[in-house]
Amino acid sequence: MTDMTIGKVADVVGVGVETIRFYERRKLIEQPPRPREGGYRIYSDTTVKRLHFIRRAQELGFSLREIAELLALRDAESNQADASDVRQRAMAKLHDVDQKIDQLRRIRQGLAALVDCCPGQGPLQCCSIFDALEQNAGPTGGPIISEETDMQTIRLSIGGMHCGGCEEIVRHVLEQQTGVKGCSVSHESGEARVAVDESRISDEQLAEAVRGAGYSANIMNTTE
Amino acid sequence: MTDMTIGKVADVVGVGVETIRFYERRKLIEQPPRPREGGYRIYSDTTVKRLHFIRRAQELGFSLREIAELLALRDAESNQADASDVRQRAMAKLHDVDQKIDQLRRIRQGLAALVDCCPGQGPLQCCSIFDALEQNAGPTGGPIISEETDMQTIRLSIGGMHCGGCEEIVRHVLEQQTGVKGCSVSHESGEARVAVDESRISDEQLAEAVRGAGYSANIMNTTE
DNA sequence: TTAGTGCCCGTACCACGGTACGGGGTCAAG
DNA sequence: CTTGACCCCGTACCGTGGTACGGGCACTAA
Repeated sequence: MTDMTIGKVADVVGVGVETIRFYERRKLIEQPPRPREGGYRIYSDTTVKRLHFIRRAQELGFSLREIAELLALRDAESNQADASDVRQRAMAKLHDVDQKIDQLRRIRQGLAALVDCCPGQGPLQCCSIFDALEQNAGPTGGPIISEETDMQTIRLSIGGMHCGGCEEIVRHVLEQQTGVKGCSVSHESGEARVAVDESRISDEQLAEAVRGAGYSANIMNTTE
Repeated sequence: MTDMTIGKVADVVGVGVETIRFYERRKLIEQPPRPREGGYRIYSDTTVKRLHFIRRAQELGFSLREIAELLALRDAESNQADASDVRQRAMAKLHDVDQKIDQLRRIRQGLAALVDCCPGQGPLQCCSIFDALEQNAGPTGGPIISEETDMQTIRLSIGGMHCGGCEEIVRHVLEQQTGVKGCSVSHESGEARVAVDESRISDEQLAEAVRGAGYSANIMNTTE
């Protein structure tokens, strides 16, 4: 039974005393009864095991909430809960982890590309990293994080704009279209970025509207 | 210049209005002056670019704090800051990302091993996942997260313990050793886990102490 | 001119996983 | 029998990245 006080348990498991109390508040482990007439609480080996379980599961990427569920599953032993349930959760987590790895790999590619194309010396104005990051679709070849909203950003390549006035005209034309929530136009880059609800207007319709104002327009890509 | 109010900017960039205000409070972007006698604030294209920069950098795994630093670097243009500084940060981040990927891969292995060895049906008592997680060094072959403290957990395989009394004796012996902060002993599993400051005692010394009490002892592995 | 959006601003709140503090009580070694 | 380390308990706070709310103006299309 190896009776221990909270500090010993913390040392053995490798967490702080406060962390154990925190887990108690979160109902991940139960607080041992205090001996009557005061004194220190005695922690059993079962609790130590439970703590090891929590730490290992955390290392495997389970959140405290998920761990609580796993533990509850076990505590309700001899119920209908069986091993397939646990296995399912582990597999779901495996899938999560795979997705995270994929995402990080994409991030890695983006970063590597940035590092590669940066001269690594000279004034900041020559640093291509800043330039790359200012584009709304950057070197990774698309957005890494997708939004769950209906809003999309459509990029148009526009020819024939020579000044701020042209910008103004194009902007006005775009903003008059159904489903357009906003846009930014630059005659320097020859681009427009349009925030739009794609269920209400297509990118081709947008391009057509711009052409109707006397400019050329091509769809560059879609953020979705 | 494409003047926009905050809502348009939010739509174009793909964030919420509140988020933009939040970035203003965090000094990531500056709040445009409000026209005298009230009215709406007008956001410039520069701010929109800055927001795109923030989003992209976030997608690449930079925290808001780091992004603020990058932006400050750029704002202090024509100072001694140059492209190599930015490149360094990108490379450091690349390294971070590599480490995260490695860690996730180890997590993945652990999870996969867990899933493999679980029968996937039958009562919970047969589920090997729980058993595996209760060990303090699990199926991944070592701790995934290392602590920065001096404390280590040493596992000893102990032979000759037949009852709780034996546990008691072994525990007492171990706790008397220099540098030992706590331990848990089980005669069922024939194991002891000892929390110890390794700079003050070696695992072999611990094993020797147990042998001196009349039991056999072997070092199982070390958490460091 | 009036209804309906949208902006302004301050403040409070969310999840997450802890950490810190303060005023006590308890325990064991010297 | 004192001293120092440890425990108890409640409560407050940390950093991260936002979200929500509510009262009051501003703007615009019908």
